[in-house]
Amino acid sequence: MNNLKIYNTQSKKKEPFTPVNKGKVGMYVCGPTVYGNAHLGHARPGITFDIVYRYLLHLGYKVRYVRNITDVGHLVNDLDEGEDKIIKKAKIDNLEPMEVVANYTRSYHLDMKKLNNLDPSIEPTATGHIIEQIELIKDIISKGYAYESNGDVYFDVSKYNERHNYGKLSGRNIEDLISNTRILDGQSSKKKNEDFALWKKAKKNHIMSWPSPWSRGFPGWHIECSAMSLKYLGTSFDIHGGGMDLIFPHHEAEIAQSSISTGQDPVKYWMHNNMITINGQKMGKSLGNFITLDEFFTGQHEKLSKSFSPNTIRFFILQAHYRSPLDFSNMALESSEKGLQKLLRSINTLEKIKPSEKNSVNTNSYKKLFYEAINDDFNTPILISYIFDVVKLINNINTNKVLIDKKNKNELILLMKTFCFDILGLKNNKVSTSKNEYFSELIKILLQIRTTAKEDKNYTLADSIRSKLEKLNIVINDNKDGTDWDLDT
RNA sequence: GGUCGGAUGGCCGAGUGGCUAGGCAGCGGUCUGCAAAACCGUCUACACCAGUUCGAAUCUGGUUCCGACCUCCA
Repeated sequence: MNNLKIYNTQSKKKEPFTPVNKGKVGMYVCGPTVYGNAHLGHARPGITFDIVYRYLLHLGYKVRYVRNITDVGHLVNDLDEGEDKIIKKAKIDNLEPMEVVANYTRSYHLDMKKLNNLDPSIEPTATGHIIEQIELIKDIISKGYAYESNGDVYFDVSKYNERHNYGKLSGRNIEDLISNTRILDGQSSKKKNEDFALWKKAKKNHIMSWPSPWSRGFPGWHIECSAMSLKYLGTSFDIHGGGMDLIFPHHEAEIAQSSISTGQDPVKYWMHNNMITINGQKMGKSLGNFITLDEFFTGQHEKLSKSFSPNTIRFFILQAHYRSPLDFSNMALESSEKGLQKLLRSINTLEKIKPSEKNSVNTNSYKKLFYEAINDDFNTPILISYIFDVVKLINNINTNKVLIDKKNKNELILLMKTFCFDILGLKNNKVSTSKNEYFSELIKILLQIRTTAKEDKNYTLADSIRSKLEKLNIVINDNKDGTDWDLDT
């Protein structure tokens, strides 16, 4: 069953997955910088690595999933005189920096929860690991791969490259980096442009700063992930994930830092999700073309034709492979919404089907296809296409075109629920309400009244009940055996 | 400028040397008091130009266009 293959950014190939330690998986994913509300782009790694996490759990691995919260803030740009983006935001909002951090961390958690992402095992913050970061920087200095300069500390990239390969993840070579790195203005204390900061001295008015052997300041952006992954996952762990935009320089720098400190290549499988685009262009904070998740959920954005549920957003993202770009549009989202409803409805239909003595359904053949799809580098769009084959099958059973026996019916229910709910993490609309007997009984009474009205050919009353229920998102369908109802959201 | 990746039908998106991807939308039917749902049928593809091959949307070369990264970004 476990023939999982994962595409490794470093080798540019799909590789069979075998964990460093048998039966256990360590996974680190780069989380958000909490200085704004999460947008659609943030949903993608959240969901992508939630699928990885869910599937590894499904396969029976003991998984430690670490996702950091970057709450130190980092330089907005080089012209910004060392002011970091959390502080910048704090000034705008007239809040304490940690108030900004707390606020957006909470809102990020809420959005991830709504999208039905499982909580990571550990969610460490950069500010909570300043000591670990300082210790790691000290270690790198002691090994001769970093230097202090005017209170800043920089990683010596060219020295590292003498014995290691700086660029092995991103496919860059150091000569290009040296000639192409943008030349900073004269204020930088870097010796070489390709070097990157491990520690930055804070300006006087810089509120978020900590004492260190070199200056009162704050850690460089890349060091937190090295420090925290080392602490919680050890010197060599299985999966490191994040957005494609982090490959260079962030992850390249991380490999360099960790390799110097531990003497080991830190990560076995590097996984990167592609971007979500809007009109073909990357949705990003800095471009200002983003739509926040909350705006999707409420429909409060000029570019949105309506609101979209977290379940729809999740399904939309899963209908594209995580390594492909995904283009946002209202039409694409609406078609995902309709497809999802069809899918969820069919699972409810399947549960109600009366099995027959005869059977012409081969559940195992679908099971095989489902596993093949997910094992192939988490190919959720292919998996979903197979799921829709089963949806069609279910509807054919329902209209007596195909027969299913009790054994296959139960197996098919289990298969669909396992893949749709446990692995893909979709939510069944009906769960919360159909379990509510009181609510169901009320609906039944209304439908009985409507049936009587229909028998009396009082269609005005019958249609009025139907349309009023529809306004409450309760959709009813007449069929040969009576009337079904569904809660659509 | 450098590095890397794309270009698939009305839209979103898989895939791959020969076998229907799938979803949504459209059109024509069946069913229905009317709807809805469902079912059946149906239409529109692989940027362009060469080449390899029995056969290419899939491989090779070139052209055009687009994107990502090189600076904070998921």
